Amino acid sequence: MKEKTIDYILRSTWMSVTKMYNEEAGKKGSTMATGFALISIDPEEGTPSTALGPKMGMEATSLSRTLKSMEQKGLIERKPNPEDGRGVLIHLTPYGKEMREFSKQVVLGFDEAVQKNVSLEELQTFKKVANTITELVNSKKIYDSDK
Amino acid sequence: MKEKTIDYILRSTWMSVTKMYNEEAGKKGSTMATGFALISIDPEEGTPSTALGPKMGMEATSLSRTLKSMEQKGLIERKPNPEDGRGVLIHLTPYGKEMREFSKQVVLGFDEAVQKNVSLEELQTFKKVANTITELVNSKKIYDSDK
DNA sequence: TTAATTTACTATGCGTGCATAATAAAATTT
DNA sequence: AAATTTTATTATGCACGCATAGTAAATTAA
Repeated sequence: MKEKTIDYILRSTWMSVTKMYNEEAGKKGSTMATGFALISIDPEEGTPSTALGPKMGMEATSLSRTLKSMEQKGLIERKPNPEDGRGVLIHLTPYGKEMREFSKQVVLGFDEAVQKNVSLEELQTFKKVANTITELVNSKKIYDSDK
Repeated sequence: MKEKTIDYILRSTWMSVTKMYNEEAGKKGSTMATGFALISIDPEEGTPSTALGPKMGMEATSLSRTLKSMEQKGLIERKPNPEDGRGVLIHLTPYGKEMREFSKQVVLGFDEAVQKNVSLEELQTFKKVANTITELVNSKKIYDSDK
């Protein structure tokens, strides 16, 4: 049988993880992206939303929408940032803190399961290759139909 | 600095590739998923859509929507399957065949670029780890908040 | 200080993933 | 053969990625 392409492997692997994360989050009425955001928010003090995007690899526009739904679900509160009239400070509600712990367990549980089944060397190689791919793509040293 | 989690690496890598694929496809008014579908369709004879989903790792419901938009763009035609009254046979139009070649080049170009920058051993390890992750997740031998 | 630019959002639209539900045509049971 | 179950496909809704566009506040340039 034909070798699967690299993109196919990457895509199907990530889709599997996505599905699992959404199923876990779904048990508590949450979602994967909400879980990622919860983990990135400091549970003790207000987090400027400008800090969140880069930390979790989400663009401001996607983050804004996620935060809106999180606020509607009572997970966070958005308060004005006294140091920057444009900005917002994100505060976790008690419910948000509770869900944050749950989300952390799901992510850590996944990481641990992988580490139990893959050697350290293999994992390092995996991360290195993933990094190389990201850099290749971002640096445009990759197929470009404009040549 | 803290180690990035495995899910973060997987996600950001796939998102980079996704963005690049969509940019390339966008230059010709197409999309990533459309490109994947085009590549999976036999350019010579009608392809039953039941064969497409598994081949490209897309669920029937997502595929149906993609095929609908592809038909509207004139890339394919959906004809009844004479051997199965429920099914559909997908035929590429001349324009679809042309776009299929373009899509193949993008995917192959990506694969080649990665192979030029990563050793065979590293790539094999990468695929192995990706596979392990997929199997772990699919077999539920992974964190499950229901224990 | 005023004008121009940059930055931090927010809203909205599209593509594509999943889930659910509906329909019609097999295939299987009885 | 008739009834039941399964399968193929579509429609629809939600989540969330990106892109684009708009607004208000901050920063920088003149």
